[in-house]
Amino acid sequence: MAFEKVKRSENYSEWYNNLVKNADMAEHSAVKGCMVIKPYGYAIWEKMQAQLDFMFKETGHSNAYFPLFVPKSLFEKEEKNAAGFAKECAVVTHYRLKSNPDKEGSLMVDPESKLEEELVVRPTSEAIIWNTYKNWIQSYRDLPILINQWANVVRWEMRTRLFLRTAEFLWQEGHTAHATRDEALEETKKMLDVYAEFSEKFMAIPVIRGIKTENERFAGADDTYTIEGMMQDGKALQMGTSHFLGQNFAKAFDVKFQTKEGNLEYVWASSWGVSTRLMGALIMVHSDDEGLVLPPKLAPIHVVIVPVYRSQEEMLSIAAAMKPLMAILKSSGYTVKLDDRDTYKPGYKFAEWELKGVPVRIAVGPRDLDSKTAEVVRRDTKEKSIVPMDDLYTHICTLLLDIQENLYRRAEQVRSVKTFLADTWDEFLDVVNVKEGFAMAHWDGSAETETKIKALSKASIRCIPLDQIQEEGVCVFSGKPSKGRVVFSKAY
RNA sequence: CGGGAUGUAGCGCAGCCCGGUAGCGCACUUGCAUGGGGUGCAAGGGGUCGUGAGUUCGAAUCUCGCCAUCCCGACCA
Repeated sequence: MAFEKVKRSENYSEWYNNLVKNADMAEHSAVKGCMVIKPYGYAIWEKMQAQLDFMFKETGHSNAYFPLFVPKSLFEKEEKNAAGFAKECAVVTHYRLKSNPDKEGSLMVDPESKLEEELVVRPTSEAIIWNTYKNWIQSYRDLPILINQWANVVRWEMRTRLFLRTAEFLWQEGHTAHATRDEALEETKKMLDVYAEFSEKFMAIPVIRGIKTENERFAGADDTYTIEGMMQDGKALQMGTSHFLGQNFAKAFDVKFQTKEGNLEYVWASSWGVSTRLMGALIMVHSDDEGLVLPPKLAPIHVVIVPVYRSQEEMLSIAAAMKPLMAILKSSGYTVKLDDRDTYKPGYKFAEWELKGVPVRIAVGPRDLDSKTAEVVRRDTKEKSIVPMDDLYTHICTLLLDIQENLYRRAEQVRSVKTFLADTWDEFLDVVNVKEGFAMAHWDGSAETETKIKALSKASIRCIPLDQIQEEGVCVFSGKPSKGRVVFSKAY
């Protein structure tokens, strides 16, 4: 293998594309706008899934599965939601092919097989789910319903990028039903916190929790909560959203329940999701010119051992010397790989495992066997150290914890260096276009101003932070009064 | 969906302007040496030049259509 190297500082998006391909995570497929997630990339996604799934279960949710297809009549019931997605829906109109009489060996859509009602390929599942919940809910005793589904969805995007935006992507969508407004709102916020905790503790990416403005909000929601992360190039990435749906879907699908007092009321709802887009965040926040850098908590392989040897006997004695370490690491829950491929040289292996982001690498050769040591290299700082064999286990355990923390600190540092207060329009443009980062600026609260700012600067309001400091100020664009700063940035 | 660019071996590219039946580097196969940061030497295998039509005695090369990818916009998780 030879890898084309692109420097992060020279062309960020080319660096990203290159990395995704070279680290063997994903590639473009024969289907326009759709990607193939390769085993190594999928292994990382599975790590994310496993942790998120655990956290959803811990907060009382169960998994279920709803159909890929949504009858158009159901889809259009919640008008705002349907209108929001209308432009990017794939639609199934026929159910059969037949051989083409005009061209041998080719197939054509059988015009006889036209569907009575078109089926929309789900861009999200609120419609089919709420149509189902209607049958499940009669009484307050049936509530709450706390369901999550792992699924694929399709949004027909014009311009795609591996993991960040593809026509089909994998995600999870939680859909909950509650008896009261407060409970639904509490659920919405709780799941936002789950996402934030996942991002910070597992992905090692600091996020800003906030509320979306009306312009940026999910079409069917009363409020959209978001976690926003900053990539190394200073752009924002929306990493997860949690929607307070009010009674919008309950009303659209006529989902009512009888209260203790015997009254009929519409139920309250939330929905929340994160997608394979998180893979993009993971790559863009931590990686460097050598390749991927993975936080230990999401790395499919924690430790790789590269033997350095001349003869097969040397190789076997190294493997034997490493056996106890591998066993004890494995029993502690770490994945260890001994790279015993005889067809590649050590230097090549070093480069390859760096490219794949394995957090810790151990190199062991004859000299180490003599001195009872090993060379340990951490991926995040590339720092090397010689460690006595007897100390390897504790050293590696400590190192993995330290790498996890260091990645978070480093990401936080990048974000803080690229976050600026902007009080005038000139300062604002400077932050957004020249310094390339987050602009904390006052905004008058109107959609018109937000739209104008976006048109002129290409920066949008990422969110109104939940921990927004109340302070008097004037809007950076209109000069009208404002009570707090919001986060502006260019975004993915 | 608009503007620009590209499509030649698994990957990266040259050849195209000036038509004459395809080449380089890496990867791959085999052998020998080598092995503590992307091994060296030697010998091999692999391509309907994105696709369809047109011009021509002859097309990777010229013309048109289509498809795909990338970059820049609009839209979006």
